[in-house]
Amino acid sequence: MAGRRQYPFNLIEPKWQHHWQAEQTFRAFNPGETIPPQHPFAARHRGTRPEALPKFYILDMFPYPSGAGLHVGHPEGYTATDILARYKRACGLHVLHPMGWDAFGLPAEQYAIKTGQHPRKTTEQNITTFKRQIRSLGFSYDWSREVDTTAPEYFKWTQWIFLKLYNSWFNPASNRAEPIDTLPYPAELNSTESGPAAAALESRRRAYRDSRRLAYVTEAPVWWCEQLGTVLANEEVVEGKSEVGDFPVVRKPMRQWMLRITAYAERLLRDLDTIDWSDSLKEMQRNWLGRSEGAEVDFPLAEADTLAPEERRLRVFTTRPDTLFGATYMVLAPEHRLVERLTTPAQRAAVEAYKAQVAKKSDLERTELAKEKTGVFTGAHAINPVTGSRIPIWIADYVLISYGTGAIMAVPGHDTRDFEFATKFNLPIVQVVEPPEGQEWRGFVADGTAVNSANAELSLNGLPTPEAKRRITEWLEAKGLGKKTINYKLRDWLFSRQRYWGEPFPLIWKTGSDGQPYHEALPESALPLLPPALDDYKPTPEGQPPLARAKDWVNLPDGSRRETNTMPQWAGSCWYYLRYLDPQNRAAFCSPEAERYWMGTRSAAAAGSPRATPGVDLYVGGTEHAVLHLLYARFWHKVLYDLGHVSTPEPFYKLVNQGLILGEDGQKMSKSRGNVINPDDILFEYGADAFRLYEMFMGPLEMTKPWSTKGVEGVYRFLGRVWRVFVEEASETEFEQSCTAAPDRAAEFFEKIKLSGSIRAMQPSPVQLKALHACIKKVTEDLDGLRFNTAISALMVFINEAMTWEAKPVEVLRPFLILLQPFAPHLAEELWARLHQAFPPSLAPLAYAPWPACNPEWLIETTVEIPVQVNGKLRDVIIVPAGAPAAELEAAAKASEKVQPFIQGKTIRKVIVLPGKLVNLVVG
RNA sequence: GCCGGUGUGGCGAAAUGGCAGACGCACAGGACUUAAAAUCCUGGGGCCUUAAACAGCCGUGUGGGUUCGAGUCCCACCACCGGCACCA
Repeated sequence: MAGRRQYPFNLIEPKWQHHWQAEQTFRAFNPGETIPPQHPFAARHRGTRPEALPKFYILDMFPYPSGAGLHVGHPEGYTATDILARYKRACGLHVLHPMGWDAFGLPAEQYAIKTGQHPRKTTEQNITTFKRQIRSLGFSYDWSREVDTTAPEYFKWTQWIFLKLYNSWFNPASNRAEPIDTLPYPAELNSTESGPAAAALESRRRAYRDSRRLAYVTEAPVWWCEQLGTVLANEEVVEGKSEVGDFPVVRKPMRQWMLRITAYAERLLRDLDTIDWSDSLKEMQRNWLGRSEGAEVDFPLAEADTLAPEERRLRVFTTRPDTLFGATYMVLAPEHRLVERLTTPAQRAAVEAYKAQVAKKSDLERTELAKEKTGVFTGAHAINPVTGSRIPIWIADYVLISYGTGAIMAVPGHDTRDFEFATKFNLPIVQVVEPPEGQEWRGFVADGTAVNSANAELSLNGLPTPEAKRRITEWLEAKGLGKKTINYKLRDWLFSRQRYWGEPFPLIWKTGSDGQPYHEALPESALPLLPPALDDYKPTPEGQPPLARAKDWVNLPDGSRRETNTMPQWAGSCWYYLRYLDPQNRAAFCSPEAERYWMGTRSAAAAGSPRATPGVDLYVGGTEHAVLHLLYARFWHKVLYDLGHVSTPEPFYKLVNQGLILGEDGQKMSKSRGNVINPDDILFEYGADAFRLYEMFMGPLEMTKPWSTKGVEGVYRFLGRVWRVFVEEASETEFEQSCTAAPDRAAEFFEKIKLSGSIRAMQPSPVQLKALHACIKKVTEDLDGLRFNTAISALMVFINEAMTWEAKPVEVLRPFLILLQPFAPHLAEELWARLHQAFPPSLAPLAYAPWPACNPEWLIETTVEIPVQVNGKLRDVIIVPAGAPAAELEAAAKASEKVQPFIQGKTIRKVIVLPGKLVNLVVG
């Protein structure tokens, strides 16, 4: 343990946290607001309208307030953003730096099921703990903008945005969302009818509309966990078991709400090129979107007498249309709708047995365990459209119903999976691609040259793969047999959960004149739609969602019924960054003025600031949200953009992932390993400034790195040295007493601690100015590049030197405190205040003190050390006047005693001289 | 299997193609102290010489290459971490 305290952080930190809170130091001001003249912001920007200032929006991924409290991983990102927020304020930018709670979620609900305690209660307790912990770290959040996704004033707008999705369709012609009223009906739905026919038409029109909405209903399989009595999201199912409790889960079809994110696949992919995210993160999103270019090809069915003429074909998607001549069989997913009708009587039993077997398999068994291919022949055949051959149609579970058309043409010669399958079932394998010299053609899947690919009308032979693809696609299109197609792996977003602790859908169900149920949106005036009070949070015995228990809530007087599903946890986090802009607004999710100022580009242009960018200027968070949250939020933002509610097509223009913090043993922190570090313990022992500083000093922000409590002591000692540079050695006794005395007396001794007598209002020496300006330069550059660890080392270098000065000029120490402030704000404020007391006149409050500029004049050296190399090996370091010309350097290098033995008797073939840098003598 | 990232002292790490190891931890020696803690000062990659030092040689995962000069750029490989995984 640390033994005696290095400095009285236990008195300093609460003092300044209270001060910032009372003064609202870090409030940001919306357009049209008046900045109170006594607010510290006014000291820097007196008389300026907030909207005239260049903005900087810096955002953290808000936490889920779990019962376990804050984890050391949270403050890593939060400290990084806080440092930048404080730095940007010092640079004169108007900073928006908010925090909130993503508080809907399963743990609170599970706890409610077990104890009967309302999730609201658990959530409030957890938020209180999280807020206390986050506040104790001294972050400069504007707490007046705090949001909580479970507050009705918040989720009112989550429901409102859902209604926007519900009331929109995606117009492929304009490639954007438009209000559902603009959806044209097809000709057959446009006729005017009367009487009973009108009612029938109306319900067909409704069905048509409903099938085009961005939010739509469909029957989809979900994970059902009998033991937990609830449905789980994919992320909550690990290897066929529930993540909570490790109970088995089964697939069960249920009526589900979906969001049409697939309509945005192309824009989600394309716009990645416009944003500044790490390559790995963008790549993860690209993989998730999974774009592939290829062709859809129709294969005529050989025996199809029972089918309508337009159905006598089988459509497949392929990325390798150039291999069409090599398609020797076809495979349907077992769930494909044509399986039933294609199967011959002789094969029916086998097909039914196979389908039953597949239905029992979990997804896991269908993928990982399925090393061995399985499948059965349907008895049916298709015709290869280019060769005219009759080829068999099989079903096999290696073909997925959810991708492409759920059917493939199999080219066993040049596809690994088809090759395995054909080998096992003795299907013909033919070569249609020639690999580059000497390689085996069987199973060759890369690009090569087309062979054996010709019929009476078309020959691909001799064409390289890309060219062959183009040629055959054109031919298929001309013949009406196929067309160029782009496919995405991305699936529509399953948006409903059978839960209690989530946003209820603002929808009701009615029964149509045809007896069919249909859904209708609630009016905006009905928002927020609150969930009902319940005393049991389990689903109903019939497997209905918990909300169905509240009969009075579900059944409305007019006979209609409420939707009983709730939204997933992701809903609230899809737009929270917009609510921060105007969190108290009761009339809108955010005023257009606030949105334009904080997210748009106009204010930046008006202020002429080259630094201001559109959208969130910097978003910091963990990689665990690489695809889900970050994809969903981009999708919602684009819909809001299309509908005119936000000004930019992307929400987060720059994003940085903080790296994982491992335990001291280099393993992932986990309760079971017993290597979890509790931030509260570190704060108690070393204080918030040391904790913040250590998390930034560990290594580069984005890197995974192990925790070291010894390392905390190191930066803690540094802060102690800073303290001792500023305070009188003779204050030792007071300090000692302030540590040991009862709390009420401690402050008394604390106040008696005197500023060091070595601090003077004096002219700084060139050496002192050089130390300061080198520090300014390094810290500034490193903050701009998010290199916090090396910035801190520069601060250490400065203090190590300043400690040795007998007399310390105030003019040098004050700028140092401005540099220190973002990293260790409490200590910096305390020393700034003490300095201010001893050396008036008054200056701006530290939080808004202008960032010091580096004056390069003070960094100029009179002499420089120049390394001298012979054949690239270091032989000497010579000291020469700065700015010495090349000839002088060369002569000095050759004259060096240490260099002499290496060049004597040898010819100097070449001399490389970089003035001010280096001399390299090349000898032969 | 595919994609992305990372390999540097005992440890965390630092180095616009130009003095490898800044800064910090741990360690060792010294000062202060009755003593300890705290603090301050000094030392330090390896090998080989040496009383000690100087000098010398080797050294950034491995093997090649480009260059006057490579931790840094190029090619091939190895290990670890993360993501995706029958996506036709």
